[in-house]
Amino acid sequence: MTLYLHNTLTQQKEPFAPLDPNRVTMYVCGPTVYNFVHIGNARPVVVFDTLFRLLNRHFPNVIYARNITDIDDKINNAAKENGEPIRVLAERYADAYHQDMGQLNNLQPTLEPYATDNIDAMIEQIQALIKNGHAYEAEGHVLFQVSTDKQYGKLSKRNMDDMIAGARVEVAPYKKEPADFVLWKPSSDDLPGWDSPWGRGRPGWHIECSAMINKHLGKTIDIHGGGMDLIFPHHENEIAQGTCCHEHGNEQFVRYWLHNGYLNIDGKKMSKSLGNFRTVRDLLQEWPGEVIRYALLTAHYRKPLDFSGDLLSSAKSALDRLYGALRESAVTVDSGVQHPQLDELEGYLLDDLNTPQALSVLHALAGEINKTTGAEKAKLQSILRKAGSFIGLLNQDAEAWFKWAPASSSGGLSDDAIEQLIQERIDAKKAKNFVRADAIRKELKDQGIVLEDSKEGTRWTRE
RNA sequence: GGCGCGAUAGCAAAGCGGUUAUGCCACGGAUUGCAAAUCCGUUGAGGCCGGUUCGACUCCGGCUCGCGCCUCCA
Repeated sequence: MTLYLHNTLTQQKEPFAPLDPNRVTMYVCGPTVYNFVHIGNARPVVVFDTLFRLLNRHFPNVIYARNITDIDDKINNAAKENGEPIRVLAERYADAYHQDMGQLNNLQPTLEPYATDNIDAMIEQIQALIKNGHAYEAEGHVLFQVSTDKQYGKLSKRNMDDMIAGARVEVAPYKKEPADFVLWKPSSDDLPGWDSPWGRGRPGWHIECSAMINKHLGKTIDIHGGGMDLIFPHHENEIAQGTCCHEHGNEQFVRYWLHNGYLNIDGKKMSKSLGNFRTVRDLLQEWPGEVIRYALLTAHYRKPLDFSGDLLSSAKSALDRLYGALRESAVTVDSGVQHPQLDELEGYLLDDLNTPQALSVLHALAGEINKTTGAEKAKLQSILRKAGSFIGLLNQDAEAWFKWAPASSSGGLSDDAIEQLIQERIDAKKAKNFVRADAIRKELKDQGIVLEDSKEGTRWTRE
């Protein structure tokens, strides 16, 4: 089976084959750690985590790198406001990021380079760009001269003239040409800075990714991912830096460019600048992380996804159905099990990560599980567990899932109190005191606890 | 102005030139002391106008509406 991926460069689905069949390289733009990430930031993480899982199933050695941007003017500003060192602030939000992404069942990438650990690589790349005639120094800045790169614009499909005509930014006086962008900028004494051939300063935004890719993954990588809003200018500039820094300037920098669509609120892009965002951290107070992940996977990754409370609540209901089929099943994934529907599911994922269709296979399996019993049921349950693991879902105990309580409802009934009432109800039922039994059912229902009687006894779930 | 994306049932969201997507919700039935869960079933679709075709939600053209990038942004 062949993996097909939509490549932004060609705007087509292409069969994927790594440059080196024994080593797949993937780089995804990570967060700038100056704040809690919002749910829109989580989309690419979940999308590329799903791709990482898929690649791991098909290739022996997948190197997945996702950076942490821990030097940036937004960080500087936030640290100044808080009156704390940037490193402290950056570390705090990097930790929070790891926690939040872990809650969404994202695997840790193979490598997680920090910008501040790679300043030397950036300086080296900038020096190479100057040497090759693609960059120049001006007033303590180093700028990339866009006109020297004949392929500039090939990713975002725009040409220089249009860009200059539509430019809405004031052109800095030290720029030779309006489209030139900063590789290095000077730092005043109160700002973080590093010694460089051009004086004490700090890197521009785009250089870290191309420098770290070169250093940690190589001259040419297979896959580079990120949100669509990074296509221009960030990724376009990365291509310019990552190719022009080499002698011939014609090596391919990235072979497959992948971009996920936006997460919208009321039809409009969620973004920090618009202020219409919800942080993952806040959402995790109200919903299990798995619900958030499921919600993000309900739409194809290149399509816009409108985010809402309804989306989460139907994701929750859908997961209830899946976990309902997994009651009394082992949590472990048996990697040896095989089933035609696993192949079907894999086929959908191999087709440019069609997660909505992949989810439909999980539901088909759940339906079959609910119709069978005994060994056949147990087998299908292990198939469903494995299917879930393909996309990072269904990795917890079913009873734990149904008993999950939001952190925001700390005043609710404890598990013990619930069990006690259930016992009281069982006694009442034995005594044929159905009035009392129903009163207890109602009392619990009012607190969001639903009881289910079955041959095996009574179990409960939180709504 | 340049470049790009989208429009599917109450909601969300896929595939597909002719045959049930799927999930949530709603309704009916089975089951249940009552419920819940589950199963069975039902309703309901493809922005508008043309074209191609034996046949189009699916291909082509136009229109309308919505959105995005061109500035920090996933």
